[in-house]
Amino acid sequence: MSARADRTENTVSGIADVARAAGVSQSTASRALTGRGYVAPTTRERVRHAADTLGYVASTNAASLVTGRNRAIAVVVPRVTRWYFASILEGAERALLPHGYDLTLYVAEPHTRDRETLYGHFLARKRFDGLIAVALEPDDEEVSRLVGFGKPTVCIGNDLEGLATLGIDNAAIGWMITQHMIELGHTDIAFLGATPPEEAAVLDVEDRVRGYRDAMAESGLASQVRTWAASLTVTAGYAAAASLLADRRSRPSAIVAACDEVAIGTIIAARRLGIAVPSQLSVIGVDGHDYAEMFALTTVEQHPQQQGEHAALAILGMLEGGPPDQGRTEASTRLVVRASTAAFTG
Amino acid sequence: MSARADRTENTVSGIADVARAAGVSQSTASRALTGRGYVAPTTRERVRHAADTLGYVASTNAASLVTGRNRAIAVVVPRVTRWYFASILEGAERALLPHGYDLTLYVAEPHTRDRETLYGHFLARKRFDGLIAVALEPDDEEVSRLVGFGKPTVCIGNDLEGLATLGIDNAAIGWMITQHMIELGHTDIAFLGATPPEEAAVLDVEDRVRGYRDAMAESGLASQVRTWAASLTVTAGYAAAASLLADRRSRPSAIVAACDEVAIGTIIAARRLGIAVPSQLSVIGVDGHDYAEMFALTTVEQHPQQQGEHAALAILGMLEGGPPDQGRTEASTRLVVRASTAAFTG
DNA sequence: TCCGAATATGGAAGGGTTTCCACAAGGAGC
DNA sequence: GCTCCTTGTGGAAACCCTTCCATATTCGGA
Repeated sequence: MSARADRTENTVSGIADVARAAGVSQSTASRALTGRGYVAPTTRERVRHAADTLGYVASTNAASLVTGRNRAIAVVVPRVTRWYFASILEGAERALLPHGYDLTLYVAEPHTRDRETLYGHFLARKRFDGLIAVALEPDDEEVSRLVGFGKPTVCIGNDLEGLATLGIDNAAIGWMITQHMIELGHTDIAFLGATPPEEAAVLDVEDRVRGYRDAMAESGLASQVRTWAASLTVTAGYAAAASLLADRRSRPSAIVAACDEVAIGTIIAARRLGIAVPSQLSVIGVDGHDYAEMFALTTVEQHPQQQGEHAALAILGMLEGGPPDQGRTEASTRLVVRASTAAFTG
Repeated sequence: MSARADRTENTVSGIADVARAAGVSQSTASRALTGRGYVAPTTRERVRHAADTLGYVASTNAASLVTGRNRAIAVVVPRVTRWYFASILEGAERALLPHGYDLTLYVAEPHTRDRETLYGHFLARKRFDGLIAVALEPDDEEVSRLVGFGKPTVCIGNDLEGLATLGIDNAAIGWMITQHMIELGHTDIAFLGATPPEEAAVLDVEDRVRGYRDAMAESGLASQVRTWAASLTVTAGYAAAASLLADRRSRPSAIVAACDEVAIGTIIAARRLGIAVPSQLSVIGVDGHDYAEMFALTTVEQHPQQQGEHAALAILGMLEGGPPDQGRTEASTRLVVRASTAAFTG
């Protein structure tokens, strides 16, 4: 594109060099390049040209030091290898890139030593202008620390007191997908994907379980409530489903999965066991996973990529001086009925 | 843990405050906290205590301005939602966290506008001390730009002139997995997952195709060579396999997949079409995907998480003053034979 | 014609660290 | 007893930018 810096110079040029080359003062050069304050159009052009010619790039450190802005957003996720988190990340990145903001990634499961390091060391450096915290567990100290940073923060997933949150109503969705099964005539409906005892509770899941219980109770099926534990992965769902479905007599006719990964694992397990989906077993999930269509999975889509994008834009908005945006934003969801659920047939 | 800053003070304390509180000069305080230079043990302790009490955290911007170090590693990936990339990311993060380095994430497909922005704007700011570039396509300009940053750089995936690279020998692996099929007696072996015409070539895949062709030719099967296009996802593999396998007469007896996602898509498609794996169709992949075991997939594991970790540690090593580490490092791989491949039976 | 506001520019003060340099004191080696 | 090296500390420069303040010019309106 434009002329590159002369690589033969071993000294990187600073704004003083640009100013000299353009025949203006340092302050004018700065104004011309940052776009703040009055600068004559011709001067601005001259400075820009000089900067281009010299290959000048402002030192973000120096700039940040005086402006207090870092042009970076921190994103905290428990993991990256789950589709949901990866999608949020992609969405956030997509929103940040055109605005010139870096995305600083922190990966740490809640309630771990890494998490502690994260707060005590990384976030304490405050090298970010805003923060997106995904799937935060409601730990009072954690929240007060986040608030203490005094930076625009958006949580995706759980609803936390005092922080702006973006997410779905998990209890309502747990209720909805259970109700879907009930309306299809199922009564023997198991919930698969409750938090295993050795893992820390995931609030999203707990809420979905609650919705499941409520729906069952409302239809007089409280006694049929059965929850099976599984981590939120395809492989864990597969293993759990395999054991749940192994005994023909105790086999449920419908499975409400904690998320699509678990639902997909369930479908794979069912196929392997020779159990036809949906004629012998109905399966429903939550998320709108990339693979859902391939498995003809009935699910509630929640577009995590859009959520990531939305959260990032919300933060950028606050940084531009918008209102603090406390409170909760409901992300859009949509029940997509495919061929993994069908009416109960004796 | 230690005493927190008194939140009632609205002024964030600087090193001058710490020095005053500890009764030493600023320079001594700095030396005590950074660990560089001579400081009496008792003095160091006093300064540390003062810093702790005041909740002092050094401004990274100011520090970076003078040291030229940013304590951040940039990672460039084409996407996050593929298991391979996500795993690398997790591995890199795991290595960086205990060393106090930030991981700045950039997501941009090669040969896109975003990629251009990435180089022209983000990386040009040089806010990173080292760079991990994943699945870089061998574009001369891109390479020279990377080199031009003058920062320790490690490429994961492709072998690029003049840059340290970490990866596997894709041609050899393409050859190996094809040979595995040949040794099982297969002759009608198709390669699934070649780059679709509308997409930019992925060098990794091209190399695997080459290995496939070579192995076929060496066994006198050159005339049987068949490559089918598919993006490197489960869904794309599924769709491509569905069309490849649809016609009973032209159906191959073995499929060499470009990666595990494609292989898994193939297995799912085969099941749906009622084609038994491996008795009627053998399938092999590359990667060692999390789901491989569940699908009993024969594959060549390549441990991307370890690669990410390794790349990060290599960069940290260079930053500590180690040798520049040009050249190529071969990542470990292992052929894992499971039940998706079997001897050809008429 | 005069005055205030808007435009345009330069000088210099920060911003918060690290590090260079100078200096002092104590111990080892002769 | 003298020198040299190691240890310990403080003062001040340097890092590179943005912005405040002051000054100069131009322009529109009364």
